[in-house]
Amino acid sequence: MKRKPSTEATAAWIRLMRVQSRVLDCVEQELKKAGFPPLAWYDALLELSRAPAGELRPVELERQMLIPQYSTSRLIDRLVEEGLVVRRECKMDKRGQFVEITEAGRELQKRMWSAYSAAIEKHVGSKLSDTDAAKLCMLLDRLGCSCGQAAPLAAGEGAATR
Amino acid sequence: MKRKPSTEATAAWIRLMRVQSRVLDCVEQELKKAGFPPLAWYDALLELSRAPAGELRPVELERQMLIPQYSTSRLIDRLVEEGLVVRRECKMDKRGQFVEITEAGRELQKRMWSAYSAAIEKHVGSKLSDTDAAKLCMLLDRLGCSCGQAAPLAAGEGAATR
DNA sequence: TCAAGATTGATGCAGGTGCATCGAATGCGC
DNA sequence: GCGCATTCGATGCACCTGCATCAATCTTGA
Repeated sequence: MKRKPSTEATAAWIRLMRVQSRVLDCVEQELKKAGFPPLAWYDALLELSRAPAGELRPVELERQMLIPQYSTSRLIDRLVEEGLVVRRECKMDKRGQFVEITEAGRELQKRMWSAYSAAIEKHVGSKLSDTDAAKLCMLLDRLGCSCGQAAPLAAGEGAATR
Repeated sequence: MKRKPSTEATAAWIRLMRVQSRVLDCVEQELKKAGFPPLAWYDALLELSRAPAGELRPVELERQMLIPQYSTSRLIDRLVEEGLVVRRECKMDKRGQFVEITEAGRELQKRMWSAYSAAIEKHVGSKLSDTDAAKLCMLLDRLGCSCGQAAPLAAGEGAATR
């Protein structure tokens, strides 16, 4: 008798949950031990540093990062507090604003990338051949295209996380 | 020139983070919409219902679920509050205690499983053939066996999450 | 047998997150 | 041009989490 979610599907679900939480924990711990802020900060700084003039509307950032609006708002608060970004008024739309990365922000993003990339290599790269990593990507991508479309995800350095 | 974390590894990392967070969100939302408590409650109830006498030491639960000690302690508080489990003293070790699932707890676990399994089917099963799901498992397992050994994970219904 | 150290579980505190809601500004339809 | 729905971003509140630490008990080794 065939079960509704097959044993294989259920097992895949379990692995997906457990493995990512474990790997994420490891990577975040390494960043923290190296004295860096949480990954979400990196993601935001990376998006900003890649944006045309180093600035984005909060609403753009929100879409890029797949986090809720209030979460974006408070993340920006913290980044401002640390001098990594500045809020600039938006003359086109007076409800809105621009968030612009500062030099300190760009610099932190670069410094974080060295720790971050080392952690990715340690916890992912070193465990999987490139072709297996590519296979994994394809399989995961097939799960991704539900509940909203997959984010753009330009190549190059990694933007990720919750 | 070869980069340290290869493009493939980085892409796999990004997918892993994004896809699981998206899929987890979807599944949790469906449980919530159906009026059920968070997944962590299910996991705890499942572990307890599978345990020999329907009871475990908090410290066992903690190891099964891969969550920190204080988190287990407070989760149990909430389950007790809802009458899903009871704390029983442990005569062998007076520091400790046993947590025993109640009938209400067993019943909730079963009711949650129908919603949960439907969600797994919808967000995982329906998107992947069984053989692809099995491949995904194998690839994920290769990432899992670092920073502490993989949890036992008996077959059957799913225990998972953060 | 007794002191030192390890283990079990709880908790105060600071901070993060989700939810609902708010005020301001915009745009759309008429 | 006017009003109403929508969008943008902030925030009060409740709750959850991580961290550090605590008290109680158990274990170990001299």
